[in-house]
Amino acid sequence: MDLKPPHRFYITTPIYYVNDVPHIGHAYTTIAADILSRFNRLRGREVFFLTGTDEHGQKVEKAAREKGRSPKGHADIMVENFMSLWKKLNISNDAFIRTTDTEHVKTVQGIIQLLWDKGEIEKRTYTGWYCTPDERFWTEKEVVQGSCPECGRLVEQIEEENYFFLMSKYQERLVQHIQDNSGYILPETRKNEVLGFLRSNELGDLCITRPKTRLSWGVEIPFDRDFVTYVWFDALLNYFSATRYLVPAAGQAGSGDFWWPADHHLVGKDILTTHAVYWSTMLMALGFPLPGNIFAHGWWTVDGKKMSKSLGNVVNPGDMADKYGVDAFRYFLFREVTFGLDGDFSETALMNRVNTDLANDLGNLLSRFLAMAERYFGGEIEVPSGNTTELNPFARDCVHAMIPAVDDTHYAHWSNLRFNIILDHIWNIIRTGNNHIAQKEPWKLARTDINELKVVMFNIWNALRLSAVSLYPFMPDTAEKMWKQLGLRSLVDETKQSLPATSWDTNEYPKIYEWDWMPGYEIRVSKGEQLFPRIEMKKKAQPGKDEKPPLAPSEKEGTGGFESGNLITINDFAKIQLKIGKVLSAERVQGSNKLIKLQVDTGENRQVVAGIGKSYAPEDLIGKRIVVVTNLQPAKLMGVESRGMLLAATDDSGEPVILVPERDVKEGAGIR
RNA sequence: GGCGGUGUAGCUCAGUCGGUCAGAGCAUACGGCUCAUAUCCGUAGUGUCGCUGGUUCGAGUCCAGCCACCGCCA
Repeated sequence: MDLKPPHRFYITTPIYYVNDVPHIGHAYTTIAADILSRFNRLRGREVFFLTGTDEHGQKVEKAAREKGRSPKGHADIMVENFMSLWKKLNISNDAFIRTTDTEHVKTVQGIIQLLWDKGEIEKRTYTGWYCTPDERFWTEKEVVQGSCPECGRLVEQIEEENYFFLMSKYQERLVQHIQDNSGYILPETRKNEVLGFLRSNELGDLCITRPKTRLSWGVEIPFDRDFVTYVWFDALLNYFSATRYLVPAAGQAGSGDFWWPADHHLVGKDILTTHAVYWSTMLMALGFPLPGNIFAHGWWTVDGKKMSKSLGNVVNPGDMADKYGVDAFRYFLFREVTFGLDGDFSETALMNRVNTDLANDLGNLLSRFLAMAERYFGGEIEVPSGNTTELNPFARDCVHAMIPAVDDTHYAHWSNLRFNIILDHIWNIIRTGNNHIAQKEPWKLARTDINELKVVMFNIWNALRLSAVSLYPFMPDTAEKMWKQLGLRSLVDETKQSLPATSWDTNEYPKIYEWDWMPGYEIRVSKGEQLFPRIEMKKKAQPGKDEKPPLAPSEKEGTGGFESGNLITINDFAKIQLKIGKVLSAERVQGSNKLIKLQVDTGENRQVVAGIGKSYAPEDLIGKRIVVVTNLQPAKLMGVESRGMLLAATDDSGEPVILVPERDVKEGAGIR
């Protein structure tokens, strides 16, 4: 197989399960791949950036059946969730693979046939514990007292035939490969885990099929039509099959050969083993080259808690992008946390980053520069005669600050995906720029030394320009906006034009990264929109202190989420009428295990229906004094009218806890 | 249980080969500037570097034990 030449860069995300609703984790991996892709394109490499969806398997089949759709029809609808999100997040993927693509299916079948012919696959009978209702096998260890660990029903021991990939024989070679290629698995701690596992356990063989009687929605095994591929086999092969039909110039004879192997497979740490062990040994069995790197990134918690559907704290990346801007969201994810480690997402932290880094440091530097450039020189930027790092100490500082972000001696940061360090280096330039202004005080030079002022303004201009190029992979729209405001035409095009004529092998950066790059036209800067308006973050109200009523939130502040974003005035609060009510009687609403119908005395008798039936028995409630919203619009719950709402807190496990007055108060008493 | 990792300022973390390594950012306080998005610049901190012992002229750094937390174990 002819290998991919070095000027080509191939990067993948996992293919996401098409049934999933996209969350921050999906966005994280995909944006990381986008950043690397954009960086490599800027540097003049041809890039193949692949993402896609995994569309086979039981869950898809089941969900489709429930919705009365065909599995493919269901996938066709669900895949939109991902495609539209990637568009919104400005993802520049070159292809989108779906495991239901006929070309993919054919490739998978070809590969499995090849492995079968080579004797890498074997048919075996095995017995296991099977849970019929859940339609799945459990291992001896997993079974709890003869029952399914998931649903608790009895499991039965059944015998089944399946095909096994003979993975075990590659154990030694895999250990050797990981040891010899220190960057094969990153971060290092993950590499050590895999190595530790491989050294102290005997690798088994991998069951790669399911009988069609149990699973029909999969890729049919060409040499045995009663079976389909199972779990990862079909999914992992997407990385290879895409190079057969989705790469640029696909279809030309043999073109796919020139895109294999991938430079990076980006994955979440949960699927590292699958890639590091299954995928690597599959490739060994096929005799294909292994990828350059498998990078396992961490997980995001939300406000310190694990993200879960039941907690209802799943972060929707599309919403975040809408609320704070795509670039701010992208920036936050890669500045806040070391890529590879777990991180915590919170809107407060996001807003802090926007305000301190993006608005105060970057946005304000551009803004103050543009204002001065327009005031002093009508926006014209002149190249001073001494535009060299030898003659210009500031240039030297800037270039020095830049070095870690662009210089080849520090290229390791990019190969090791140390995004937060790269961003930190870029901020060194920005800080250097702000500092330079404070040192030189251009507003004074405007009265005393116009020539020096010109030099200073050029220096700041150039620092901003270099920041923009460096920021482009992370915040493409922002970088282009900066570029235009700096009086330049197109960051991407002009970077391409600045590429040295020499080949990729010399590993040269485009000239545009250098201090003395100049466009071949006159520069006239023009102030545009603020890059990142500050988000007002109000301090939490001090209890006991009288405060002015907070201002109504402006449009920019958004609405939900952070408390300061949806503050209400005392007048808003006054609209809500709360009263103490005494429960006179209570009974369950027929046909509901959650709803309880209460007759409450709130100074007048009223019927209130509350969803607390799982935590409280009706008889527990009688006589209790509770808090009722009395001016709520009446509503019917399961046909029963409710005039008011009972207030309850939610405890850690999601159970309602009724609020009661600290000591007895007469029913009908108002609450303020 | 086995293997591995982490513990440094109020918070998040960086500290390479043992010797200006007691650091950065945020937060806090004070001072300066007025070009700028109430922004920017400067100064100031507080630290038993988890605990105990050891090696060494010298230990966040190396070793041993302990404590706490975390990860992996198909």
